[in-house]
Amino acid sequence: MECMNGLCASSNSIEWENGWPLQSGGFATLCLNCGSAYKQFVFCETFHSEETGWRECTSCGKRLHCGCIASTSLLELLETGGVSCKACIIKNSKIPSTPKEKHQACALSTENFIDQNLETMGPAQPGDGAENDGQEQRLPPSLNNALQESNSAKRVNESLVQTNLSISLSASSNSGVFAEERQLSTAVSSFQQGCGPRHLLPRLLPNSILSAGLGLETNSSNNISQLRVARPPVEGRVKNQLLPRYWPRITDQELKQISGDSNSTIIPLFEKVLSASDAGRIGRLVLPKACAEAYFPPISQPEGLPLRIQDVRGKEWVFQFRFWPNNNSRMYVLEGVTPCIHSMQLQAGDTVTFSRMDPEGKLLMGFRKASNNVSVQKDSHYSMNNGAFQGERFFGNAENNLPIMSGYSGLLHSLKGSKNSSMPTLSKHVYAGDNPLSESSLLPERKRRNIGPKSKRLLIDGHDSLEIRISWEEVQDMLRAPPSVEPSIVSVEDHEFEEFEEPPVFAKRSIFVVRLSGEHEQWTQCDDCFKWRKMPIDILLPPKWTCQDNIDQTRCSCSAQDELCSSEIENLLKMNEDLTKRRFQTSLNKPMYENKSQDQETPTINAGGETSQPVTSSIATTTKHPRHRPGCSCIVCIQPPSGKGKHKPTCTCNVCMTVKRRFKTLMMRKKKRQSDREAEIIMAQRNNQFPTSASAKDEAEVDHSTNPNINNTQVSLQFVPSDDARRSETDILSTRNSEIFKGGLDLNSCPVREITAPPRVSMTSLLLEASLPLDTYLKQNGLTSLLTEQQAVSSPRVENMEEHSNDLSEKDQIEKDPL
DNA sequence: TATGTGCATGGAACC
DNA sequence: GTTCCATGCACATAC
Repeated sequence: MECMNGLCASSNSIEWENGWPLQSGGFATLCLNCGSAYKQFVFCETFHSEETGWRECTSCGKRLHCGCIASTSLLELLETGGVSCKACIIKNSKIPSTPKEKHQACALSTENFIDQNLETMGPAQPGDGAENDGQEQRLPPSLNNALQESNSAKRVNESLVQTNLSISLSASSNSGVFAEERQLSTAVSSFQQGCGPRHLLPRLLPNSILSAGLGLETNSSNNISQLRVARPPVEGRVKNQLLPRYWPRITDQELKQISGDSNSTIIPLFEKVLSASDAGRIGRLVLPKACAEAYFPPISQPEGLPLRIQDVRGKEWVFQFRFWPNNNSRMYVLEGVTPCIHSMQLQAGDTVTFSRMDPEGKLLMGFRKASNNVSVQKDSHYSMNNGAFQGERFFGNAENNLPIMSGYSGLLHSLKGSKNSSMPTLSKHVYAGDNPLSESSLLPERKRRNIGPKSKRLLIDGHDSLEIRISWEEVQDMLRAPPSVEPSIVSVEDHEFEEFEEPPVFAKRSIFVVRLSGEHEQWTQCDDCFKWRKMPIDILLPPKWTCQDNIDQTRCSCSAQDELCSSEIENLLKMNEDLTKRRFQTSLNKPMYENKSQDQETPTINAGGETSQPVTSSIATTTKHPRHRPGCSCIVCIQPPSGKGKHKPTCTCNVCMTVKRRFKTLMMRKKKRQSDREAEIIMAQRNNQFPTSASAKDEAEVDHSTNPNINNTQVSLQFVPSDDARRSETDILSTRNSEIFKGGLDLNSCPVREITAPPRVSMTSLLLEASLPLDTYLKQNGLTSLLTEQQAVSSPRVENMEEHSNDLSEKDQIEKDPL
């Protein structure tokens, strides 16, 4: 069976046995973004080894994907050879709690991650860089080098550090001094941030992306000594205080160059990305408080003291190191930095690095230019992306628990890096010369901030990021749950996750349409003849599909009549394009974290084959309104999917109570109308006339009130239904009431479909229903509570009017602003 | 009027 | 809720 993953860069196939992959020249990379056995897989480029890739939970017996075993489970794996799924871990409270346990888990998971990768890597493939050194590798060269170097580094007791979304590697002897601190700090930091498990990027990503995504910087020589390492602080007092964003990222080679042939030791202290203020004319460089207090001489007076700092050219600058009182704290600044900044031709976004030369104790100042083609907005955009990822926390409880997007964050992160690093860069580092990577594309663990005032931030890269994001969304659209696999629902910290025992697969992208008749269709394009074919809605197509693959002719119809005519194709494609544009436009106006549309808008095709405006898809989703937002809790959005989770008749949730209240109003109005009608009939018999227009209008109001798709104002002012239309809507009303009376509050009815395909209800039954006294009606249908409420109403007419008004206003409000 | 100085403010990250 | 820090702003000073 061919790999279902359309993104696999190799044609290697996977052998399957009983639905489980066997290792057969398959890939040996880890799941990109997971940390649990949840549905977080991105690529099938995961472990395929029966031995190493799949485990059974020792507690519940579920088969777990090794790449998705929580890092905390790896302790268990190493110690006992068994693992527990995350649900069991939580259930059994096996999550490390103490810092020591967390550190152990993180460190062990890191080592295990490396070991497993090196051990399970398959044979080298052309183009993956392995041919350069003849070594086996299945990973992109930069990562491979890093891993190999790291592996060798481990043999010489060097360190390997992994952070949540980054792996910082160092293997040179010079870095040994930082090893322990780095490991501990990183472990602690990782767990503070929600220690992510192992993240390995897909092999199709270019090296630069990997470097960016993993927090590595390499130069073209792939020399490990030139890996840009985020070095944790060496001073004990700030070891666990200094934010990683200030950790100096300096290569060992650069350190050597600084120290030269002297016996001095260069200790990187911290670095800072210059803000607009820092690089502006004011000449004040705001220092991170922790750094200033840790590495600069203590000052007690705001005036501070002059500080001599030598730049890399040997020139000595004197800055005023001082502070301002600020909110019972201090704000440290270096004043008089303008000449130095100008001298180095630094600007916002560039990085200044502070080091100390021991034993002299001399302060050194270096800098690293951001890529010339990385604009300020890049940074801003990056920050926005970061915000997006953080905003996506609503998907889960911790970063490593994010079901889908957490891992994507890593990749998006990387893709961002791709955007930058794929361009020609003019990076220049004062220490080491050319730097092929832009600083702004890195900084994986560093908090990014917007650079420059908001008013001056440009939007030049907004489209770039959105294109990336939309493309990524398109990729997500290709992700499908594994066929014939029912997810189990796991609740973790009040968040429900769908847990699959098999990774999702990539499927060919299709267009889903809903006929006005309510029929769902899937249309896909043959990769051979490029004709659009109608497919069953539930079929999962491989990424590459042709008509000839249609073995099961009974399921996949490829007859001539199932081809979309050119006009339909045009319409569908145009609508898809419109949808994309709309997403695009929406994306421009919404924060990134709101951009991930959870709604799958589906075009509709009417009976004549003409496409119409998209309607919200009813495929495995709730009916949502146009202004739906993720997390929206309005009455429209909180209803369960059709057929799933119908509310019980005794349910007292807001939705049900609202429905009941509306029903009560409806029935009261019905009773009133009935009495009015009786009176009118009597009058008509007397006058030989039909009911008055007022009655018709009243009925119209009643009817339209049951149809949320009809604008109230329009209806009340304009809609005077014909007898046929009224009958039709009465049928609908009756049907809906019948459904409600049956005890199943189906909150997912689709008005459009109901109108287009109304169930058959005889007028006789309707009249019988209508003629029933309300109390009898309610009793028959087990709605005595409503009866009680109804009896409590002292003035039905006034109450009806008020409730009707409230109803309308409430419904208006829902339609106007469902939030 | 331009520039420098000191502090305040508010967004964002952190705890 | 607290802290950090990028930046705004009022005032002072220089030109």
